[in-house]
Amino acid sequence: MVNSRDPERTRHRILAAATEEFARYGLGGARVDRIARRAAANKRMLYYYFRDKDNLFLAALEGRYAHIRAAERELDLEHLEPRIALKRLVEFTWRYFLEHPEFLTLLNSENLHKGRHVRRSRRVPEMHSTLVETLRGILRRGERDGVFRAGIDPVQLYISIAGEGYFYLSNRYTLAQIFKRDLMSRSALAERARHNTAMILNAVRRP
Amino acid sequence: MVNSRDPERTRHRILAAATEEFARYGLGGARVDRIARRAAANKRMLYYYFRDKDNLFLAALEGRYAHIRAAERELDLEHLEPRIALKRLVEFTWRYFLEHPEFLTLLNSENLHKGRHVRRSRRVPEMHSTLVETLRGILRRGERDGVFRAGIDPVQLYISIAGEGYFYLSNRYTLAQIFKRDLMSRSALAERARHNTAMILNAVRRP
Amino acid sequence: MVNSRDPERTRHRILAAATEEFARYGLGGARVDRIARRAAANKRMLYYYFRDKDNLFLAALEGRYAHIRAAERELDLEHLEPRIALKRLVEFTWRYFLEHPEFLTLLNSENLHKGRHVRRSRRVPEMHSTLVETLRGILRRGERDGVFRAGIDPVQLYISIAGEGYFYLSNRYTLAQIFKRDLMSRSALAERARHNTAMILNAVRRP
Amino acid sequence: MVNSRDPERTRHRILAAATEEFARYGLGGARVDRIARRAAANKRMLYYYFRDKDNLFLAALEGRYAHIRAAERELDLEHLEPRIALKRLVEFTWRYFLEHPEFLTLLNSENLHKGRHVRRSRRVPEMHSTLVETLRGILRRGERDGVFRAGIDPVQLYISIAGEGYFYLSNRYTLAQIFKRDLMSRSALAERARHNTAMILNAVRRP
DNA sequence: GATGAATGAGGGTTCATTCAT
DNA sequence: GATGAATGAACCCTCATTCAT
Repeated sequence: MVNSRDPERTRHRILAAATEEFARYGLGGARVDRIARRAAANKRMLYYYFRDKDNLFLAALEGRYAHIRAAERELDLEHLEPRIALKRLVEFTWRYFLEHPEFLTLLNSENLHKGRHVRRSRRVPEMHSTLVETLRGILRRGERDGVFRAGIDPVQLYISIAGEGYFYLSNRYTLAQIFKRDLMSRSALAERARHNTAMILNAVRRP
Repeated sequence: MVNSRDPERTRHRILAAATEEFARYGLGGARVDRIARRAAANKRMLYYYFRDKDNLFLAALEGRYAHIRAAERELDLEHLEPRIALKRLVEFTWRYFLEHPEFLTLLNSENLHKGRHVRRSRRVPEMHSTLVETLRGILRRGERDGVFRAGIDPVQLYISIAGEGYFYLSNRYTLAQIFKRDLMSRSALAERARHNTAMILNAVRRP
Repeated sequence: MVNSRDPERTRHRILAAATEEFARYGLGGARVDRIARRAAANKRMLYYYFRDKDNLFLAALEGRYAHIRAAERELDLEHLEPRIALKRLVEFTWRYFLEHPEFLTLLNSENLHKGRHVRRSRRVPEMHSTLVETLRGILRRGERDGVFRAGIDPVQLYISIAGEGYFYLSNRYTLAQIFKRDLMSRSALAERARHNTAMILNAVRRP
Repeated sequence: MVNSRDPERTRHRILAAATEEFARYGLGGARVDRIARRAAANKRMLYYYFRDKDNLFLAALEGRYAHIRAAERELDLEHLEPRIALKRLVEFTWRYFLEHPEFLTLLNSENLHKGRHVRRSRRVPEMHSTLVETLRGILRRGERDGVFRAGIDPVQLYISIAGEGYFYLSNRYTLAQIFKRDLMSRSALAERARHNTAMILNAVRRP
């Protein structure tokens, strides 16, 4: 066995395998057997470390939330000029969603299940207070500097920023089919990145 | 049985029950037994009319696509002033998504499965040619009138319009939890509607 | 419909389709739907003409028994020199089995079911009295002429004659695999025909 | 459950029950539920040990092939006088088929399915090389001794030997009906045994 | 004679989970 | 901490047959 009594590593391998499996097949479609096999672990160990499939799903989801928020904090948006900061957040969000498609499918799954896992999580809300405050700060500074229009709610804005990329990427299979267009080519992705940034920056601009 | 030899009605009842079931539980989580029970039909009939679960799912998806596109065409956008037309499309899209949450979950399911059903559909692409052309016409007229900026791709814009509402509504459970805010109260919904319209209209406005 | 109120033809098409289906898949594996489809008939008609699947199977079996016995009678064995007559029967039996593989699988199916259909048939035993008497006559004449050894039972001999070809052809898939040899090439079939004839004629020859 | 954590025994019980079920009802007619019940095992275990019904069928078939070939090798034919050896093989084959009717029905089933299981088997062809070589040796020695005629192919001869018993036993239900004779009485079986031996030995005898 | 629609029992298979070691 | 063996409920789907017209 790969698995020579290193509990920390075993746990980690299981979580990584589970994240990939849940991302690929959703919560309902994920198979406990496949997770165990990919983790090179005994199936019993999933239950030992994570109690049951639902709890394992929550762990995977928390792990990905923690990851995106940590990456976001590294942007250091507080110290940038407001328009630059906003541009940076838009670009980061797009890029993160593009490079971490598993995050999108995990969120879809969780919402299909009406958020019943995340509702039990203490960690997840904690992670998000800074995000809102940071964005609020950017908006306030931009408004004060006269570059952003007034009255924009940071939560609403964040949802718009995320929505721009989310819908494009999460629904890329149906969109490609209904619009008969390759959305994932290098040039299509570059164009969408430009479009997203233009949309958001124009939308908040002071008239 | 309720089922008094009216094939048209039987088929319709099955499709309606299936749409609801798929919307609620996703493709994988949907149960053929439940669909049959809700349709007050024999389980065998699902296979008689729709061959298998996948094909039933496709039929449900096609049905909802047809529905939104038909409603959209009734907006009569071609004959309106460009900004009015765009505003109307944004408001319609938001309202449709809000009133037809099943459409969102159907799309999520289909994309989780990499669009493998819609790819086999001839009907779905056909439904969407007019949408793009209509939006292209609005943009062209707005540009000519000097109210919209130039160079906006109607497909990209449509994805942004839909994305605004989609992400908010589809991910409302996780968003409510991470932002600790009720997103579905009457006032929250009204605010989001205003926000969406403001975002899109500002974003396309000529500077 | 192909099927314009010619009951005789409808019945015949169903029986032909059933014979093929039973031959290909066995009784248990045969599908009533496929039979109806291939017969270009409504499924209900199978039941109208043949009462149920078992009875349809019996009809198919009786049909094939009638066919081989009729062909056999045309050999006109009574008026031939004994060795010639026997040779002719051996060759005919081989050729018939080769050209009518459906007969072999029908028999296999019936025997898997312990002959429960044929047991109810009056027609089948009737067809076979002449066969035994003909063969008995040949043996008697051959014995009298001093070319066949004495004491051969025509029933036992017929079983040997049929067995030579039956096992080779009915089990050709497993035999080909265990002996790693193509049993169905033109040359292999020709060789088996010679072998069969040689075996039987040598076996009955007066020492 | 009887099933006290002895995997070897569990596997064996399943295989034994499956062999009987497949023999009695054929592959298509066999029921996984009945196999599990007779094996006093959970239905899930069949899939745990044998992956699916087809694979279980192959395992049963391989098991029976191994059994007959092992019994055959115990005849020690290489060291016997050619006519004695041949007689012994004929008698053994008859007796084996008589005492192991399940082998015949397994073969019938496999051939109904065009040998699609055995084709995937490595073990089965391996088991059969010695059989052919042994029979070839017997024929060669008999020819050299002047008791057998020349030019007999061991594969063809084996098929004849097996065919003698196979057709009689496998088709006993239809044969009993068409010839109106009890083929399974003690005396009938004894007579057939004599007939088989006489047929084969006379057929190969040097004229 | 002929049709499409409907039925209920059960088909093989897969599931998350737990037991004994 | 770790393992392979075992469980029973439920999954999607298919079957031969019959009903109403």
